[in-house]
Amino acid sequence: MTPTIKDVAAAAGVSIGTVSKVINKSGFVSERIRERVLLAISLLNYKPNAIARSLKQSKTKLIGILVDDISNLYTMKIIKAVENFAYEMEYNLISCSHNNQAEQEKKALQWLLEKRVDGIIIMPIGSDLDDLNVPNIMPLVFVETKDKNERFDSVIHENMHTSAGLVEHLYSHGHRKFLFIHGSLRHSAEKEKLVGIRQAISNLKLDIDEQNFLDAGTTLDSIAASVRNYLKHEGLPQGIYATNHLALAGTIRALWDMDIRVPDDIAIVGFGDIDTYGILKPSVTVAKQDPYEVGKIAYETLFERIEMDKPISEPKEFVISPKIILGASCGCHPIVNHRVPEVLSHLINETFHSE
Amino acid sequence: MTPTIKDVAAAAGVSIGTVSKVINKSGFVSERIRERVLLAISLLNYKPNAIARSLKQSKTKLIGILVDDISNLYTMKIIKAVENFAYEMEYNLISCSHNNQAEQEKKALQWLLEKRVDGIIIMPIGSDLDDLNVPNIMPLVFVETKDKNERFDSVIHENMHTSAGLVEHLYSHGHRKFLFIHGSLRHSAEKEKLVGIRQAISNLKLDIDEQNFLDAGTTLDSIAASVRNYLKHEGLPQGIYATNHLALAGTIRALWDMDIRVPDDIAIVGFGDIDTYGILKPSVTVAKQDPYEVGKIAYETLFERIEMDKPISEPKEFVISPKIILGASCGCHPIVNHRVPEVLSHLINETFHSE
DNA sequence: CATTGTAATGAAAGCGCTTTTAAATTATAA
DNA sequence: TTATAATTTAAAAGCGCTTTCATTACAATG
Repeated sequence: MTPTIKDVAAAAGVSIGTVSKVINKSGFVSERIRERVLLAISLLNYKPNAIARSLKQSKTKLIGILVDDISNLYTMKIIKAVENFAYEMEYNLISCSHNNQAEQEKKALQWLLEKRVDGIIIMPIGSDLDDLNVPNIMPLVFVETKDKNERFDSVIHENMHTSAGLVEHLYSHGHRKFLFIHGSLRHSAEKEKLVGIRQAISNLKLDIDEQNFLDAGTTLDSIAASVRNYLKHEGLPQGIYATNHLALAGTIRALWDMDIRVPDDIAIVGFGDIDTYGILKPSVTVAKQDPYEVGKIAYETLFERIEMDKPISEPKEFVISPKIILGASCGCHPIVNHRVPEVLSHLINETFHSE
Repeated sequence: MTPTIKDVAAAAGVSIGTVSKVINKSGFVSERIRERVLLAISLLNYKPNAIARSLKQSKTKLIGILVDDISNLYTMKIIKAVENFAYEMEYNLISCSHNNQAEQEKKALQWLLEKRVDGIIIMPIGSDLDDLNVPNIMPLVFVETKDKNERFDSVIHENMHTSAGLVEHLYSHGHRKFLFIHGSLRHSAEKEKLVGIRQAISNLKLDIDEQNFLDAGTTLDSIAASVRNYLKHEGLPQGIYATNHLALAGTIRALWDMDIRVPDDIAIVGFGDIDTYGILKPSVTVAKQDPYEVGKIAYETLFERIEMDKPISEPKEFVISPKIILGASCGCHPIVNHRVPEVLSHLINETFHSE
């Protein structure tokens, strides 16, 4: 049905080896023959079968990207960045969401391996990948979470100090009673952020207990619902700190739903993407995570591994230090004369202006 | 390096044909042998090579989805829907953005064809696909735009009457001077919407000329910039009608930037996704486009074509009639006693409540 | 003229699998 | 025991390509 290299060879009156050489611009082919082959190709509307080529070459020009949920805005921007770079290198992306379900993650990973993708970028569900039997030779980079077993590269953010910084930011605006909304503690990132929070609590001698921590779920809706529910029963804290993009979005949504005004009624800070939260009014103070940068580094790291074509000897860990971008979500003026903790003053390097 | 079926066969002391039968649960294999083979598979951590299988079977279990931009919220939701259904059927998605560039679209499509995907879902840039030489046998469905050449299936919205309905909605709230923000007229959908607008203008005897139409671009930022620029120079109309999701988002962004209040200063309506615009305050009156539904129909149509495995004889065209969901973005009360045009009363079947 | 070198082409193997066909084994009946 | 059938396994072809290696054609050289 679809023409093969054989048909082209027959039409051009040459051997299939010669056609292959024309297509791949390899070896010696005289100009006269080359043109005849090219003509036959366009006449037959021949498209080389990448499957056959992949089988022969053991390269698929395919990158698998396995994430929590492509409809998560932050995640999607990472994918978009990877896609941009992959396009340049003529790679295509197989993208899968695991929707925070271990079973889906396992299945998707299995499919990617069977499809012999050249590399994998993974934002895992949190369980380690040991039982998934990913071979060491597979180029693979973790994103936003560390590899527990330290077998593979990862690109992550500095979480602990940044997290402490956000607490101190709230503190510096005079707030004392907080609610912390975080994600699943299976993720190394979330655990680190909590460590930072507890450190700050201890340093600042805050009166905060376990009741002020809320694991709100994995979807925007469930988070918003949890927050609404919490606020309804526990009343308003002075400040909310949402430890990740989704938690922050869910929190804002909940406040919106409940007509709670920021910063008049409550202060909020969080980790997130400035393009999303910077344009809000009032703009939200965030530890800025740039998904484009994450995608770029992830792609570059992966690409290098693919090119190297040998097992990972030394897994690399890229740590991006987020800057705290001041918004107006904590009230306009920090308490004057308040000691700004050292760590905080380092983090605040940049202020976001909405055009 | 990676174990092959041969290694498994050797380890289990059987032929590769037998191993294949075990993997595919086909033919007769005695229980004793089956267990031996299964053991060898897990011992070797063998993963069948989908490439080799694809070559043999001429099926890849891969669906290509070529869209304007995966980071477009509306588009992304379509992808998400397709992904959900594809997962059930054990298909993977190769997703590509063409970013509204003809060259990228062509290249991506070429890659998908070479990779022998089992089917393609495409939201084209608007140029017709004639010169892309997609073979008729390829299962392919257009989304949000018609196939000019009527070779392939498509799932689209009813645009003309719905569009007229939105104009009439603005009219019924007492507004007379409008700005129409639309996308590229290469898209059949956009053209149809403009036809509807002109019909309504003529029916309602509105005094509106070409200056009130704005082709604002293809990215959120460019649209927002165009709108800001227009409003700065031309002043405020009474109502803005943005003909698609992106135009609506850009418009809202621009109004936000300029501190123009809705509906106090201006009324807005548009085509869009209720999940996005329904939660805004004030909620925006939209002709509701449900990306999940679009994705579902697109996938089902495609899947049927893939299963049928024969050339398209009768291309189908699925037309979804959007309902106009009333928000508060045009002012609360339509002018009483105003004749509600027939078409409008049909469209308004549903009202959106935010929980 | 024979020899060597160079450029261009073709023949053939093989990538890892599925699937058809043939062969081997076992069970059943004569 | 032998013939026949039923069941199970092995052998081999081939999917469409790349790539190595051998071959051919031709010009240049001694």
